[in-house]
Amino acid sequence: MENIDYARVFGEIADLLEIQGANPFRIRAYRNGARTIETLSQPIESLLADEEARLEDLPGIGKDLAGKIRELHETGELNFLNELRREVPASLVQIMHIPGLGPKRARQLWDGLEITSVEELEEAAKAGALEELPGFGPTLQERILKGIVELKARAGRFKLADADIYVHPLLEYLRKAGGLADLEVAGSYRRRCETVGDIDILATSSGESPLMDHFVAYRDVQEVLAKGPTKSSLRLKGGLQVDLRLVPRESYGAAMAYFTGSKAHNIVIRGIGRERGLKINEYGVFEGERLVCGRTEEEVYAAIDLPWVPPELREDRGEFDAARAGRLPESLRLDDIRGDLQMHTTYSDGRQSAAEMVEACRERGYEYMAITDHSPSLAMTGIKAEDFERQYAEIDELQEKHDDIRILKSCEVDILEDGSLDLGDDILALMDFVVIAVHSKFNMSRADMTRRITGAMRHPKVNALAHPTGRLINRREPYPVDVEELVKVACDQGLMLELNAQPDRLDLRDFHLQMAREAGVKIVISTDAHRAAELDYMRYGVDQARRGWLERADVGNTYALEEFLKLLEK
DNA sequence: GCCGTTTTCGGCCCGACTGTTTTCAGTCG
Repeated sequence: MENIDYARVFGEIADLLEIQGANPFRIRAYRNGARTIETLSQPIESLLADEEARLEDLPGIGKDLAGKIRELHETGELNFLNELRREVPASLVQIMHIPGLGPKRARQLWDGLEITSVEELEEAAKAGALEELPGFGPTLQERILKGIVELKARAGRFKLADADIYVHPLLEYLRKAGGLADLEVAGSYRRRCETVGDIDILATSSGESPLMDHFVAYRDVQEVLAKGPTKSSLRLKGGLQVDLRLVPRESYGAAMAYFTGSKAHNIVIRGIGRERGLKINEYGVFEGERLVCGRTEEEVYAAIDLPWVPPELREDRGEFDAARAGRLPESLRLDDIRGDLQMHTTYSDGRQSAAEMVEACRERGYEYMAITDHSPSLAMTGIKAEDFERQYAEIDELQEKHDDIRILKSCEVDILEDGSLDLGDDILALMDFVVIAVHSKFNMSRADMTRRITGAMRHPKVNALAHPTGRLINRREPYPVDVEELVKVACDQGLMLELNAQPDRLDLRDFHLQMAREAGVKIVISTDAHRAAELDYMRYGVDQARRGWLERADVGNTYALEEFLKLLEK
């Protein structure tokens, strides 16, 4: 079982307990446990195998949860969960995913109308049967019907880059409202999470502002979900929900901290405040009734003797210890990046020529780049074996013309089913930089896939492993692979692991990056651009790297050309 | 259910908005 499987079990237990009306703190304990496991930088399985390691040392995992983890590990199931499922229909959990319905109303639907599934709920709502229940009016019934339609239509959360498409024009529009002092996005968007559930925008005004009226009059509004003087919510036509809050100027920092989250980070902040007799909320830091500070985030952190924490690190994944010790990572910046090491041209499935890609990289001020067309085994897509000579001659010509950028001869070499490479040593010998990746046969066992990839990694010519888990956000799960083992082999072989910056890949994930950093494995952030404009995906890679605690020295393509080339020596 | 340099018991973040009802419970973040 993967960490995520353990986390899902605890999440389901929490949901079912919630419907039962169990002690809220007991429910939270399961959610905390799920979160700890999900974001662990190593597999639970390896902890279980380690004599030294104690599950109980993990935050939020006590004797009970540790016991349940062991039971799951040993038997593949959990008695407690099976019992719960006998008591509460598991399909009720789906009902809670409909906006407006929580555990209490789910329970009401079950008790009052024997509704246990979304389908039954839809039927009952269409028949107007929900109004029989106390607290269920016609508005709520309508909302539920709409929610069901949306639940079916909307597959998961918005990718960060997709959200960006909506956020920039909206901000531009909101700035025209007049009377505004500040306007910024908070929430998971500001933390640069790979996906966002909604957009939280924060504003302050210097006096009367027509902001809320202006907001709900936006051209792309599909539905106004709520409108008040300090908080309004709407859904945009693309389906993205946007919350806007107006706070007093003196509370801006406190509100920014509060609405940036994460929730887990905020709970710790408030806890530290409470220890010092301070109440910290979205309006400021208070001593009794007296406002101590709150104008800036720095003030809020300073009130509890911490340095300002970059939003990308606010996940309660060690940032508090690091902050106290003065060891917060120095966040990577986009302009630290000196080269892009995965991109495609018309030789394979790219849309633009090598000359155009070189020009685009020069425009971005890069010192070096690698042209990495797919290898021949990708039928219809890969570069033809006989074309290597021609492409590399073309690169030589381009190199002649430009002395301000080094063009590395390369290839994204396919890892075949048996772990061998798609190209022979004669062609590999022509390359300055060799990237390998899996593109087919995803349905192998975890052990076989890990063996396949690590086998390829051991080839002496290989420099980097691209998109190591193969996942596509919201579309495809990662293929089963032991990332910890990949990190280990990368370390042994002096290989770099790629952080693929395509917005639907972002592969490796943030906690994998932390794992690699701790092992001393260098990461290379590459856009995998298939056209020049996609070179700008680099910013999403840098965002993800920041979430993974990477500093400049951890990232291969922040090194100057000569140092970078030295990293390739084995 | 977890946690602990005030505690092994008694805490555990808390305010805004909605729909419903008539003073507030439920949901959400």
